[in-house]
Amino acid sequence: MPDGYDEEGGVNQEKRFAVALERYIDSKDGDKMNLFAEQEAWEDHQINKATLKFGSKNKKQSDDYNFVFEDQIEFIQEQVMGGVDVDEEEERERSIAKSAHEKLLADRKTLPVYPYRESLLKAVEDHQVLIIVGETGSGKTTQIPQYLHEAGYTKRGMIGCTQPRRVAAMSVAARVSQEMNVKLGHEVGYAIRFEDCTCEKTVIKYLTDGMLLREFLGEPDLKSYSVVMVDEAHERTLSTDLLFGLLKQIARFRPDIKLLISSATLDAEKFSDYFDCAPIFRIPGRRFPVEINYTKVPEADYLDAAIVTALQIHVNEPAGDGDILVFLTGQEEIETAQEILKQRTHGLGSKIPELVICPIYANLPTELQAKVFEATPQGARKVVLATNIAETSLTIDGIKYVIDPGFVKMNFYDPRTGMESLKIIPISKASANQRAGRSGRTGPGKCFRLYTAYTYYNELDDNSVPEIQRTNLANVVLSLTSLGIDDLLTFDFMDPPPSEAVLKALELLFALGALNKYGELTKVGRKMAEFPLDPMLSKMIVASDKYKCSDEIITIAAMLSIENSVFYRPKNKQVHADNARLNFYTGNVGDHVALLNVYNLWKETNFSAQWCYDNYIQLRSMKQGRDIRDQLKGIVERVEIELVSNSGDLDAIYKCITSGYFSHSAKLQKNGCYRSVKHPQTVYIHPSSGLCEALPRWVVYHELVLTTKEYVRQVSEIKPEWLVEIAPHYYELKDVEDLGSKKLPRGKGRASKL
DNA sequence: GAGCACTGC
Repeated sequence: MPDGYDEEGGVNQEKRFAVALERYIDSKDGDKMNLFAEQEAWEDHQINKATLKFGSKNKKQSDDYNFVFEDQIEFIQEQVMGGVDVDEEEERERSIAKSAHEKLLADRKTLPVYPYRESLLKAVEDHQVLIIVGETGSGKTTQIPQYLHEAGYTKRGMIGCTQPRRVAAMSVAARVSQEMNVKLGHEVGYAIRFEDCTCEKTVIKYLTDGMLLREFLGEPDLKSYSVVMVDEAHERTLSTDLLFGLLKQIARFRPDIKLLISSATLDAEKFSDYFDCAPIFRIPGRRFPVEINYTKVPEADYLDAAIVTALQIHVNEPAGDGDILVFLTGQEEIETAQEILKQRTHGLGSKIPELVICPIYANLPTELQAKVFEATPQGARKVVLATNIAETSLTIDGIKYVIDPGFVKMNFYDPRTGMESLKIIPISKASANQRAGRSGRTGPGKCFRLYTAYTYYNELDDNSVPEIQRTNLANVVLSLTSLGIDDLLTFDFMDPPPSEAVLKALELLFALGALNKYGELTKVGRKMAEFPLDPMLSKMIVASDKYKCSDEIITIAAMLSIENSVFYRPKNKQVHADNARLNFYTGNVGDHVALLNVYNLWKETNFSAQWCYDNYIQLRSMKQGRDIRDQLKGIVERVEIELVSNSGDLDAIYKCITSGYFSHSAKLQKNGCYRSVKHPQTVYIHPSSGLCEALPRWVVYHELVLTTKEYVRQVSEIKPEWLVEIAPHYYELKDVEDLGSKKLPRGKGRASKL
């Protein structure tokens, strides 16, 4: 293994990156960089974009110090978001505590929630459901479960506390286990996907909301819990929204269970109304006041306005008094902003203090994300260019100024077309306040909103559209049905999803054979519900029992579930990367089998990292695929699907895929585009597909996304007669009648290997 | 010949 390299990351990571960086710099001179060094240094093309701009000499000579002042944006200070001061006496008390554990215990008493301990316990005793409004820093997440434990609630069952994110569940559990002086995983534990850190002794359990939802499926009355606390409920994830409905329902026949719903101020009344006027218990937070500024007039170009504002803050406010956080919508915007900021500050030279630019977004490699958390050098100022990741998922210390252009990129699903698309839309008031609050964590903050006060008050929605109203519901409907909820159109959702989306999901589940004509779960549906996958993928796996190729199919299902592409394609090595990728397509196979080949070849090398580098494959994605595959393998055994391999019979594999994806069939048209068979719509094969040039006559596809065109991604060729054979309830012979190849483009539409 | 908000099971 090359020096400085550590497969599992961790201790060697820093060294490893330094080594790679050196090689990268060397290669810039000699242009004889080997692939390994390249991938180490890049991991993907974003690394280059993010930090390495050697030799970029594009200084803007004309820009000088005055520039910043010429282009000023006028702000109006409108309001101050109140804060609660930190009690210095308590701080002192805490610091003189003796042992580490004593200090922890003293710490507990300084939290804003502590004075409310008795009244809170009384409220829980008197009411089955309680809405808790606890601002950030109140200590609610760590303390309330402990108070309830101390009061004896754990004698009747566990206290479960849900979190929207895995890291939160893990770190909060770790903290509480320290405070209680117990080993993590014993009395205090956590459960997240792929990792159950609990045992029979566990009485306080932190878990992701999605995990509790899974537990519901196995234990519909949650009898092992005496208390469930849904934390960060205002985030309205798909899972919390489902938990609301389910918890509200079990509260009726389980008078002994206590529910705590913890939410932010803005929508506490809404939560209370939903839970039959449950009382609202308010706990102050520990946040500093934030000054809110709006622009005088609307800004047409928010990216430019954000950059100008950042520079304005930088030169007008004393250096070293706090860093700047700018909210942008995506990677490309962040890269552009970074480039412009670099040019302009370069132009100002030594006239201004140093400005350290830190991009951060989810797809940025972890070692580069770490840069955001490094201390700002003396006399310099940091400007963090972030996506929405900085709104909730991570907290950066030292931020005093927030610049909020007021936009976010959000995914929407159109149930009518079955198409997904990412749209840039204005944020909500709740989101704007959350962003502003990011500036008041370590001291008084200032927020600059790049929109007018009028816009804030009159044009922004109070809250964002909850996820449940803008997503494909196929999996939700299957899960709820398996919990015995048969009438989803009247189910008590806090915000019901569009009925069109529910009907579309029911229609699909019926077509897949998961539901019968009475809307009841079938044997097939029951098996499908066990898989944490989209129902079309689950069906594909269930069908693999019949075609005797479950081993291959769970690999394909796992590979299709990976978040990012497994194919690594750095910008300056695209030709090499594309050539390497072709190896996985030998035999003119589709994208599904290509993914299968990638996994199997990797497995043959005993999951070698070097192999990934040699073949332009992203190691991290592959590891994720392996984890998912292992989980699917366990479920396949549990639902008694025989795990068998039949790698020689590709038709069996394609038929399995068709069993899940027959509704995603498309037929080649004269002009090289495709038309979906049942709901006529013109689509195109995505250029990243191995079949985008072969253009087979009939295909099934995994997903349909709207970007610059209506693209289908992950495509395989099928025989049209399979559609009638596999889904006779869905297709008639006339649907798949072939008009012959004469009308097709020359050389295209051949039934390649079939 | 193209585009990557953010989570989660």
